[in-house]
Amino acid sequence: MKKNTQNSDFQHIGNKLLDWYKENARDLPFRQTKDPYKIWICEIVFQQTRISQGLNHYNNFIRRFPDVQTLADAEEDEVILYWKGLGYYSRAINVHKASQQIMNDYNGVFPSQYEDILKLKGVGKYTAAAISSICFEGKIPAVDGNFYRVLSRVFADNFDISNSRAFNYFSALAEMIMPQNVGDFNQAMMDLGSEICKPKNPLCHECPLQEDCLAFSMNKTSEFPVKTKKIKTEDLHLKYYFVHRNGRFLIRQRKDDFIWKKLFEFPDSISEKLEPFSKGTKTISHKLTHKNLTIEVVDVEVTSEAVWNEFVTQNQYIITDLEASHEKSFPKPLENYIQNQK
DNA sequence: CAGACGTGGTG
DNA sequence: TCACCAAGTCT
Repeated sequence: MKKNTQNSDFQHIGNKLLDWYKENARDLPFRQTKDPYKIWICEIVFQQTRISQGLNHYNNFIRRFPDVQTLADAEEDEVILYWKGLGYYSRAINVHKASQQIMNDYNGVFPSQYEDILKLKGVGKYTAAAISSICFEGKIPAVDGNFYRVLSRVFADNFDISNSRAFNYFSALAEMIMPQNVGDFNQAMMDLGSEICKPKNPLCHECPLQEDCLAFSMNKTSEFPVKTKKIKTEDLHLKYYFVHRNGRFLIRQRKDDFIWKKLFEFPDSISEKLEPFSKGTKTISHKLTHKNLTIEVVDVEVTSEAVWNEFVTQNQYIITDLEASHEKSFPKPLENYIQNQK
C-alpha cells in the first residue's frame, strides 16, 4: 500500500495519465457502468480485438444476455451464435461456462475478490485485474499489450515482451507509476495505448507523458517494445462439399479441438454415389494468425432425392437453408460462401 | 510453457 | 502485397 503513496519517483507519471484521462476518455458503452457482468463481457470481447471490430458484438450480446442468469440459462450454441464473426470462439464457450460457475459457486452474485474472479473460465490475470480494479476498487494493474508498449517506451526498457516473464516484469513497472485510482489508471493506459501510444506512428506530440518518455527523448519510439519471437505460419489445405438440393444444404458441427471448435461446417467427404452430382469447385484463401488456409469447396447439387436422403441419413448431417443458416455460427470463409449463394 | 486460437485493420 | 498487430487465455 505504502509504495503507492510515497517513495515513488515515478508516480507523477500515473497522475498525469489520470489527468489526461479525465479530459480524453473515450465515450464507450461500458464506461458508464460498474456492473461487473458488463465489464467482464466487455473485457472478454475486446481481448485481441479492436473496439471498432467488437462494439456491435458487445452491444448485441448484452442486449440478448443482460445478466449472469440469462447467460447461464442460454444454450451454448446461441452464445456461440452471438460470437459469430468475432473470432477466438473459445471465449464464447468460456463465458457461458463461467456464468454457470457464478450461478453455482457464488449464488449468481459476481465474485468481488481477485482470486475468485481469476477462477472463472476464460478469465486470466489481465481480465481479473481489470474487473477487480474497475468494479471493486482492486489495486492491481491490468497489464496488457498497451502496458507493454507504453511502459517499454516511457522507460526505454528493452525487456523482451515475448518472454513469458514479461507479465510479471511489466506489472512491477506499472506499480511504480500506479496512482490510487487503479480502475481509471488501467483504463487510461488502454486509451493512451490505442489512441496515442500506438504501435506504429505514435502521436507523441499529443502525449501527456512526452516529457517523461525516454524513448521519445532518444527519438527511438519505434524500437519499443522489443519482441523477438516471430509468428510462423504454415499452409493448410481444407476441402469441403457444398451438398445441396432445392435450396437446402448440409452442415455439421465441429467437435474436435482444432480451429473453429463447435462452429458449423460443410461435409468434408462425400459418397461415391454423390460424385456424379459434382459441378464446379471454388477455391478460397483465408489467413489466420498461424495458418494460411486454402479452402476448396466443391458444389454438389443432388438431383436425386433417394441419393440425398441416403447420404443425409447415413452421415447424420443437419439440413439447413439460407434463411435458417443465420441461426448457426460458421467460420468466416464458410459464412461468406453461404452468403454468396444468394 | 511455447504454441494454438480468428478476424480485420494498417503501413 | 503481406507481416505485424489488437483490452489474452488455455493447454
